[in-house]
Amino acid sequence: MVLRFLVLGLLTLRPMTGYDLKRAFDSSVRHFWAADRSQLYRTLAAIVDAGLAEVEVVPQESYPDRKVHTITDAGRAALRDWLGSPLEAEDSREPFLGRLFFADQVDDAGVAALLAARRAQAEETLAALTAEEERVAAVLAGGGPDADRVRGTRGLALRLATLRHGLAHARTELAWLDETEREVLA
Amino acid sequence: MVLRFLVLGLLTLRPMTGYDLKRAFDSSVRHFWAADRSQLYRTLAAIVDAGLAEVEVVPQESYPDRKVHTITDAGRAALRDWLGSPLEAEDSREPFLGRLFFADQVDDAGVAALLAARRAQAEETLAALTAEEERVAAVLAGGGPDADRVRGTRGLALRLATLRHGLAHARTELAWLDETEREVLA
DNA sequence: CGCGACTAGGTGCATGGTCCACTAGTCGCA
DNA sequence: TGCGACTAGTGGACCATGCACCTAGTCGCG
Repeated sequence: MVLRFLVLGLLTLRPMTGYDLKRAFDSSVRHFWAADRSQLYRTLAAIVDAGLAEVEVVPQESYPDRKVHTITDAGRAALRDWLGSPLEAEDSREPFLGRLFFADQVDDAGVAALLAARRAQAEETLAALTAEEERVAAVLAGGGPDADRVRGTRGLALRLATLRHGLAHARTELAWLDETEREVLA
Repeated sequence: MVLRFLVLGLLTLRPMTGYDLKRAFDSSVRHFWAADRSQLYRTLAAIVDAGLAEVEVVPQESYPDRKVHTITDAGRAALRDWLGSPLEAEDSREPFLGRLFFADQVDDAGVAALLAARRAQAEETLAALTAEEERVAAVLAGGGPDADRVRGTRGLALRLATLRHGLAHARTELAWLDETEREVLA
């Protein structure tokens, strides 16, 4: 369900092919939602079936035809409806906590390795989000040739807010790791 | 995949029926993983098929037979293997951030409602985790008739660590909401 | 006496998501 | 000359999840 609306949201920025969409997806919403190509192509097809977007086939020499998807008024209405609907309950699924919970089955070195792996993950996402934040901040300040500069200041502020969300949680994760290492690796 | 090992982990505490498992699950790992009854029964069956647990049917008068599942040595080995295997990458899926990202499609009141709904969610999880933390702390101190007191002090420390994880992130979420409301609802 | 909750164990189906491979041509690098 | 990466779109298998439904007896409340 959610993926449908994320795709609709991206189509409000500009018309896209499945291929375009994949790149736009990965460079914007990827930090809070993941999807592979086949899923995006299928979702686009479903959106067209539902009349929320229209396709125009643009032939190309020496490359496959481009199927350019443009959002319809019905699509924009569906997106706004979703934005106004009650927020779905989140059921978090964290494999890492699952491991930690049962980590008394392995020795101290095993627990230490688990926490270290988690720390590496958290540091990686912190770095990735910091880089993306700088990119977005640059667009806000200068306005380079970024395809997403179509969005207004308010849109950018919201985008920054989702990035700050990830950053705040990554930092919390690292702080929690510090505390947990002190406590369980006595 | 992960669910398989969570179930194996719970079976290390004591032998269980599907019904027992559901209650143990909900009162321990539920805050970082969700599963319904049908899933747990199916997972138990798969575990038995793989030789990681054995079933003993215990007839009862006036109630359906109990199918008591006991973990095997192979099961314990599989669990330890998983705990030692490389940590899976987490692909977070947060519908809320998806909405926020595209919230420039609705007016300020809509954005405010979205943030308020999220705040309510975060406060709810904070309250739930606080309550559970107190319960676990009581077990650690006194040791009432809790079925999970089978686990040693180290097990309880790890369990508390997963709870503190949730608490830390819930507090971060509230702080982020404060900041975000200030910034986007100017 | 009926209703709902609890104990106990499931089945079936639809949707959603992941993985892998395939077609098919272009371009650049070594 | 071959290898890999890029552009563009598809097909199929499989796994996981969620929801509804079913059997069937017990017990307590009103």
